[in-house]
Amino acid sequence: MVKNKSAQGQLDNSFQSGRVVTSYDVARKAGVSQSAVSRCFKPGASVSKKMREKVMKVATELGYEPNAIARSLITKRSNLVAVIISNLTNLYYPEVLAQLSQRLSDRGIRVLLFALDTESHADQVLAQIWQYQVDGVIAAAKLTNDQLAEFEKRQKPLVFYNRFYSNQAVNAVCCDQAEGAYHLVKGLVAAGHQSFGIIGGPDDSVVGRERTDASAACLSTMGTSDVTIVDGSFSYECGGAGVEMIREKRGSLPDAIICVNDMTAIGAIDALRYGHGKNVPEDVSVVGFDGVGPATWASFDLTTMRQPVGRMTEGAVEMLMERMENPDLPPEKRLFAGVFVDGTSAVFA
Amino acid sequence: MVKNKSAQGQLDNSFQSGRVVTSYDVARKAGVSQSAVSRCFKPGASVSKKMREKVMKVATELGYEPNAIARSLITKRSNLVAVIISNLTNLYYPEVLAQLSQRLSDRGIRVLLFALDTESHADQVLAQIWQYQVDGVIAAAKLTNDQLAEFEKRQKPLVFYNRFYSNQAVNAVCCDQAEGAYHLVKGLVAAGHQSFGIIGGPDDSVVGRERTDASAACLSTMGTSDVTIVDGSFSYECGGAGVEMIREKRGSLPDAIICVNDMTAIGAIDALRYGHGKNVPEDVSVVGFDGVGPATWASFDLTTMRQPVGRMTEGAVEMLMERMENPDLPPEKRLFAGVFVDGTSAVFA
DNA sequence: AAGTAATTTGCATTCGAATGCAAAATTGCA
DNA sequence: TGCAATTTTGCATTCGAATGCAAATTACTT
Repeated sequence: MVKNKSAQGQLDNSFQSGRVVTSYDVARKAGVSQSAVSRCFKPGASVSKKMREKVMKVATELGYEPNAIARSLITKRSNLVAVIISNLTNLYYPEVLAQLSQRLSDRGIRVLLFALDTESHADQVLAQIWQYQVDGVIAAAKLTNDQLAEFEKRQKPLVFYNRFYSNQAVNAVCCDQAEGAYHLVKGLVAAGHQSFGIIGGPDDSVVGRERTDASAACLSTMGTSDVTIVDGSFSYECGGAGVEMIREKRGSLPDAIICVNDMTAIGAIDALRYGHGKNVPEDVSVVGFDGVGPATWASFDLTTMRQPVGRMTEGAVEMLMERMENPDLPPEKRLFAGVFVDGTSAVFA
Repeated sequence: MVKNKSAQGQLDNSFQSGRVVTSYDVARKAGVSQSAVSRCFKPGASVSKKMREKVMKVATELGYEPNAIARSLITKRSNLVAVIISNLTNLYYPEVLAQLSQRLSDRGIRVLLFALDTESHADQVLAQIWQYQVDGVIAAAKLTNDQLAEFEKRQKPLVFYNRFYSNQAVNAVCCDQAEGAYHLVKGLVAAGHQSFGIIGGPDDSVVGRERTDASAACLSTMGTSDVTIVDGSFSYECGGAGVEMIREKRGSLPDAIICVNDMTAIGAIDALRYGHGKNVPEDVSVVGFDGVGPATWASFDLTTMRQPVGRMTEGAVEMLMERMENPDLPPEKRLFAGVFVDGTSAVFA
């Protein structure tokens, strides 16, 4: 009985479930003004020790948490950053997302996630982004020029992740695709490979095209003309399909196959081994790009260029935060060299 | 010159970059009241066709998008759902996240992502969640009883993904771990395997323990006593380590190894093949759980129980949305049977 | 055309926290 | 103790959209 009563006593006003506790509730119960409560939750604000203790005690009792929505409305800072990621099923991106999320969260920023199913469809997503008043955007997806212009007009900081717009003044962190491609190609050629296949990305992928083009250009520079190029889709399946297409186009399999990313390379290796009865790397060398987790698995032990994801995500977050503080900073592109991973899926010199 | 001037003319007021366009700006320029503008953006509101056209025209001109923050403040609906995911590096979760994001977004809900590095640390995350006034939470992470109580008190709808609290009245979608384990074990035993290894999850994982316990229980029921159990961490690495630990503990390798998830199974297969020189499944059968993408790769072709991720994510979203509309719905648990994937990593009957 | 019913519009207020400014309380100093 | 300097507190307003209610407009009826 007594217990019940005291329990009810606690429930008096703002404790009833469902009703959200506001700064006014805390203020009333603590016998102070709402502004005082507000100040107690602002670091460095002018509040006496006594006041802070009194307010914090009541706040804890009532389970008060400042309403970030109301705060954003007046401060014009949502502490939200939108992260646009185009295909999470590519094994490379979960890692990127996890790291971005971690680093932003360490800085007191929350992540509003937009997972696109394709590279396009960004328009509805952008409308959402404007509505939610995010403080900035990190995009691992392609945007049109019109969309870029919107960012400009709204002064929203934007940092691209691995989308390099060479002709636009935008912020970006990228892995140096061309340099990586050159490194791989040179090593393959030096090891004596004479004929090459390249399995590229889909039409609309910038990263894919850069890697493919750079590889082809390097091969051409080095005087290799036996090069067969086919399109892919960054997926495991397209690795096998690519191998088949190359074989058809060329008549037989080449000495080495350069894949636009690790997933494709793994698919190619499996197809070569289990579909065509070839040994990798004895019969055919295979190299990839990215350095995803499965690339290091014993079954594949892929020769690849690993992207320094840690430094890239750190760079992206840092650049974005800087521009959230100071929107007038000039656009900047940070280009990170890939890290060569000397696997055993290719004969390499 | 003329061009310049007209361009400037357009910039007159609210078009200057940085300044955000509000409903008042639209109202003023269209010569109507702010409430009219608001109503034009609310489907089904009482607005004449003429008004709607006039307002929409100006809104488009100015690039107006309603401020979701301000809207949430008054409607008490943020249209935000928090998704808590514990380890994105487990290949299973990116798929889950992508689907949840997709399905929520189809229903006009935005995802606030919280990627935990470990199963714990949820406390700061929860504080953030309260502050952002999310309408609901989907958690693929463990919560303490205190944390559950907080949800109760605040009347926030919560749906667990693959965390089954058998003794708590919470909402959850789960894959039936026990049933899956039984299916796998029965098939292995029927195929004549006599000795078993089990590589489990980490201590604090409910899913891991359920799968391990169910497997062990089933083996025991079927009269098999040669069972060696070791702990793991859901990772590729722990697959290899687990194999080694089992060999040490038991003296030699068993006929079959049951892994708590596919990543572990793949690690085990690679270790058996490339570390111990064994053939899979001829020498040792290996089975997994989850049905992640790499499980189907030719190198592994894993025998596993695939979780019906599509139906599970759909179920989670549906349950959550229902409870956002009607918080008084009683707690519900939906248990989905796994789908047996008849791979070639195990001799199975 | 006049009067009523139905629809559309605007006014004024609300949501919850932050903040400039002035009032109040505290401190320091003589 | 008294008065100025400083700190702390409260008042009132603001952010931007939504909404109940009343006023204004339109449509409909006879």
